[in-house]
Amino acid sequence: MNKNNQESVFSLARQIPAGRVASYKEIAAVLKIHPRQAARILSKNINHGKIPCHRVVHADGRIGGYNLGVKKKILLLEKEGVKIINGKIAGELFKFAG
DNA sequence: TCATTGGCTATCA
DNA sequence: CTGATAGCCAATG
Repeated sequence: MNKNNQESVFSLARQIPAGRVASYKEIAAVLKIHPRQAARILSKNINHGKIPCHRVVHADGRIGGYNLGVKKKILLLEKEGVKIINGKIAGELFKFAG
């Protein structure tokens, strides 16, 4: 029931622990929606302090985009402890319910 | 392996 | 319909 995909996306995003990153595709897969929708929802709803949107990246491990700027995103991730090499996430991505 | 291109997808102006 | 966007995938060179 995708009555409120937005809430679901935020809910999942909040499940991402610090020092980890999830991919849009993962969120999209869990909610049975398309990656575009997940990305769009996150981009359209900047809930800083509540939703760690900066912990969501591409399925390939690339950073992707950020409403405040990709640079900010990278800085935040590195601050959290995420290793970024050549603009890509070093290591595996976080997974939901699994 | 990497970069580019084209197609797919959903939403909005 | 066209163009744009916080994406993804397959094919090509």
